Amino acid sequence: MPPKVKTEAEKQKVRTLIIDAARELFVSKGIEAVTMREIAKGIGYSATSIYLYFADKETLLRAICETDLLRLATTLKEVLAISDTVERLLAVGDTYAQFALAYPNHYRMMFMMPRPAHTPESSSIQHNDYEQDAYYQLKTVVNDVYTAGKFKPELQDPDLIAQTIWAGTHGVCALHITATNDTWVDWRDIESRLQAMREMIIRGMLKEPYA
Amino acid sequence: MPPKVKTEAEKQKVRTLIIDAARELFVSKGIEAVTMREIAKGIGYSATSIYLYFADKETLLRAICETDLLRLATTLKEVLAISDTVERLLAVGDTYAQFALAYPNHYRMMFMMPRPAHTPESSSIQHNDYEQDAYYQLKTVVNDVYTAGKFKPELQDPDLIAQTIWAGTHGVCALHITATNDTWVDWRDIESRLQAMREMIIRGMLKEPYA
DNA sequence: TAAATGACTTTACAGTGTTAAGTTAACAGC
DNA sequence: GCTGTTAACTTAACACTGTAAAGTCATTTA
Repeated sequence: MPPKVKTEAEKQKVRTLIIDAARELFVSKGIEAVTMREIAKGIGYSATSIYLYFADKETLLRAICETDLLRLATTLKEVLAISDTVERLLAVGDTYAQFALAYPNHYRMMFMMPRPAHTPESSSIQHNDYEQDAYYQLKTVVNDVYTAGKFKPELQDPDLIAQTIWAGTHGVCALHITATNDTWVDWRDIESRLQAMREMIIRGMLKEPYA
Repeated sequence: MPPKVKTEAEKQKVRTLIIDAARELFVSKGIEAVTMREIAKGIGYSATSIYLYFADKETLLRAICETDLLRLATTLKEVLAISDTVERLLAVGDTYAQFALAYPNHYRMMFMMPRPAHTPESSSIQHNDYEQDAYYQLKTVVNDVYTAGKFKPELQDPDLIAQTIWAGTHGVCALHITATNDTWVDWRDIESRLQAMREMIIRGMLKEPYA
């Protein structure tokens, strides 16, 4: 019994209802538990109704990514209030890692699965927006440290520096998520590994007083 | 028409036939193209026959991983002949990265997808075997550098050092595989990023003459 | 009051991994 | 040399999946 004509706001409400149901599912039971039928069951709709709000499953998944990418950016924004540039940079890394470990399924979906090219027009997040774009935030902080002259003189490309710091932090988190329950390797605990990476970044990139 | 009674050797031959067909498929068309029916078509068997040789798809995929993990270890073994310890360590990283970029699908399956705990008994690769265990190879090289006293004095845990180097290299490769066709980030090219990571490792971990 | 439309459901399809039930050729024992 | 038995394989079938097409109404519009 469809009570008809939904306003744009009501539609948006259903959209987020679907997104939340999907997120809940795959946070608690992993990504393979996310089926259209299961999502629909969670909100009392039929599976095919979801297609009235999202083109396909991939689009829905990407919508979740975007929502949570925004959430990450919001969390990072608080950290950006720290006055000391170097501390600010390190705090960004810590917060990022904290996010990855707290929401491993999210993190996996956002940064460990190849998705068909997050192009600007397909996304609702503003590129190069300090409020919304997490990479731009990192890049800005790196730039602050750079203009403060705290990086080693050999390092002259802030983008490359940012990408290297990201890669290092991502590497620790990503390996943790995929391989840490593997008995093959005698893993040090995750805090130690994160700290070791942070120290390598400090010693490898910053000028002496910090090393 | 089954010409009957296969020797163990013949069975092994079919096993590798299946593995090779599966690998071929997902190297050329990506992992989602690997279906039991498609594999079977490639070798002229029916899909269900594969189950006579592998318990399920997951087991088959893992068998591919193992084969190629061994291949990686074999490649690394050549590098281990380099006499200078530090050069040897760096060469291990380079070779590892080269492998990741040459076979991104393999790499993804091996190191970027969470598999149910590669336990020793489920694996045919010898743990802590210099010939077969890639992590052990890295760890050994790190240990060589460590006992040669070339790491910074603050670094006292070879396992932690190895895991950090691995994480850094993995981070660059993994981000490259998942996010590099994303226009969001103004990516530096992959060689630059790998070199930047190598330099961060050198400056962040080794004693001064190298920094 | 009749037609059109928006929101939703039911049905259906092609594809997946996997199991159960055949099928058939080669062997073992008499 | 015939007759089970068995190993190797295939076909049929099941329970899923994502998704397209068609159907069902209550509400709006004319």
